[in-house]
Amino acid sequence: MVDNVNAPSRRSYGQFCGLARALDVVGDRWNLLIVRELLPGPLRYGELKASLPGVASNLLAERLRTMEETGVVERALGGAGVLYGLTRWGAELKEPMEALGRWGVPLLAEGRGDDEFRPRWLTLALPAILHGRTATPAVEVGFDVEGLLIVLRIDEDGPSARIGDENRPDTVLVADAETVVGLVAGALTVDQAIDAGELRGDPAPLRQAFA
Amino acid sequence: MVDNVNAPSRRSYGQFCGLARALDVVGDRWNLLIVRELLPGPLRYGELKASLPGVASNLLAERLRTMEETGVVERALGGAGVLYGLTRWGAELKEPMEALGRWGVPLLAEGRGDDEFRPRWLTLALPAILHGRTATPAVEVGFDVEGLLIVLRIDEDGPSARIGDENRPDTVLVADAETVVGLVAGALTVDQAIDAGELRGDPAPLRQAFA
DNA sequence: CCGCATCCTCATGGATACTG
DNA sequence: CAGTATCCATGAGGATGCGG
Repeated sequence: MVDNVNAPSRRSYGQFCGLARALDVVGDRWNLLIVRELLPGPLRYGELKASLPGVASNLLAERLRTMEETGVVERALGGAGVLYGLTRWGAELKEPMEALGRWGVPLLAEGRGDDEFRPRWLTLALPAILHGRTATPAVEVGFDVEGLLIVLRIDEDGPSARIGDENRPDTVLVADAETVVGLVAGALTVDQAIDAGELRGDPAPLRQAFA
Repeated sequence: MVDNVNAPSRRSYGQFCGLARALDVVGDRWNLLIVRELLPGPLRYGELKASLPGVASNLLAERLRTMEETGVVERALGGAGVLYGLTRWGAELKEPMEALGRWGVPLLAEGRGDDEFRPRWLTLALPAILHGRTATPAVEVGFDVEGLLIVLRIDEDGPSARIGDENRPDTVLVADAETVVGLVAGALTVDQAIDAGELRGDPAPLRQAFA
């Protein structure tokens, strides 16, 4: 190995500007997508790699290292090995990422095509699309996409989503990614979405949320 | 020239996700900084280059071309030549960029150092820092930084900023970038900021905004 | 001049093999 | 399984050229 002093490079914009300095930290390729994977909760290296189709393992390792140095990511020793999670500051990227994802929603209209998809990504996308919506009383519906349960909740504080636990909502719609996004984005009606999928439980919450 | 068919490359993440598709469009290096320059209003190529220290001329040209193709940027024929501006959709990047800039504010705490600075950048940074703040009646103060007047306004809709026109506010603080950012971010008191700069006009609005 | 296009060099990204 | 090491393709940066 050559005396590779400054291996994890550092191509800074060199600008006294909050946006530019933020991009110095998370602007490199793959960085924000790594953060997206970690937002719902810590993952192991192998899970991260599987969730990020196309990322090279050396890049993933290097990005995790530099984001740990900059205070965005932290390692923890989970029972089975190393767990990568977000620091408190790193988790605050949720807001700008949701905003950017919302800006990109029109780009989803052209459909999935041959693109990759992981149900986990819906925990960022669904609240982003529904941003600003509130509901009282709260509504909770589940979406079973490719076998993973995503629980969407809308209450007086706005929308939020999580990966489903034992706590299953009354209503679960089993459907594919395009159907779920189409329904939430308003491109599909509730009836069209139910026709395209399989409804388990009570349709009322679904209609209440997306009438 | 080789038969360079797909010259403006297109390294897509290939993911069905609003964030990933947004990054396909504006995630390449310099793209968001170009948009930042255009947010306060259209600029010419030379002005853009001067406002973005370090950008290579071929990169700037290529980025402008691809962002025009993707519908973020549009050319207009101003009297003196070509003007680059944002489309309506491109201007909607303001919200995610402010959010990301706000996330990066802690990185400004270490000071300017040898970094470049353009007063124009404050029109994004100041509202980002003050996000959520309202004031009734509205307050308007000016900051004269390196000869450019930045007008900050806080009203019931929140903070906004523009490049100063004939419409000068009652209060103008002449100071450097670090002082202005320190004052707005709360790291400096009004008195400290006035001591560090030169106050023109009535100090009352300044105290009302940053008491 | 201004608005780019070309050229050249080197840093960075991507794919894959490899190792503790 | 969790990363490193290696090799090649590509993109960034900087200087310069050139037509309008």
